[in-house]
Amino acid sequence: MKVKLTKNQQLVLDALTRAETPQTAYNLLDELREEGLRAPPQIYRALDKLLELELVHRLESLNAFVICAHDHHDQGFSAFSICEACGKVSEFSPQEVAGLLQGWAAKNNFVAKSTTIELRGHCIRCD
Amino acid sequence: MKVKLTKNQQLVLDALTRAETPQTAYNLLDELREEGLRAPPQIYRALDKLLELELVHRLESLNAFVICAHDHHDQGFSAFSICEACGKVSEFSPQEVAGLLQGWAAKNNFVAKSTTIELRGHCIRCD
DNA sequence: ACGAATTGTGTTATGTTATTACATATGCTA
DNA sequence: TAGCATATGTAATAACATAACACAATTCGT
Repeated sequence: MKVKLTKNQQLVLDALTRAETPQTAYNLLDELREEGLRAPPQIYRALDKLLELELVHRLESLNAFVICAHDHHDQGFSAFSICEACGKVSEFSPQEVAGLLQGWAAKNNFVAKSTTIELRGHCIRCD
Repeated sequence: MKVKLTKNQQLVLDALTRAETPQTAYNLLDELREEGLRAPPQIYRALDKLLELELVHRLESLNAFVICAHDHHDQGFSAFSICEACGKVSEFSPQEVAGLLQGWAAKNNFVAKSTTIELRGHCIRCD
């Protein structure tokens, strides 16, 4: 399951690893211009691959991307809290929530391929 | 709590009521051109108001809008399943999920102002 | 009924996010 | 080493969203 990343993929992954907060594709493009990246598709293509490998996550409510925080992979399920003041994101893996949503889906004849859970609000430091 | 909608707000609400599937702002603009709407701000302003009144919901993973399905208002919490084949959306209100997420937030010193839950997948008819 | 304040409208322009299309390059594998 | 799949670079464009400004309609207090 080990995969060797290409140069652009590694550049984008590193940029997201350095970032304290979610980055948009255009943030990343600006950040990586000096590394030779010039156009949006270079960023989006790298992001697509990293998303597929689940090394990064997309935050739908921000149109932005974050590095995957930990080894939730087995659980295939992440939720995020997003502080609207400082921008910091926490990733967590609420198994019971997954179960409940799965239960709803089963009852309602829906097959979920992916689930987005994002809490917007304030962390304690920003209250 | 009864509010009289303005002409543009009513036009947008009606268009979303007629729609079987989520509509983007530009879909709505096209739909409502013959009613005299010409520019994006007219749509977005109406949508902002309707969102504030919770008569419509925004689907973050689609950048699109749906009519609010029922009286979840008291519960202040909605989740959505989105069929990627037919586009149909179901809205539901998983109270226990709300409780679990609230519990996580409390433990982690996070104050959630709003929560997005969206399941992407296939409904039974599209399997 | 009046004027002030608030809310909504119409419009142009622009900002932001994402994709299409196509030509070239790189690396794997038979 | 030829062929194929994957990745790259680039320009152009599509799709989603907001800023700014002038004016109109509505609401509210007196």
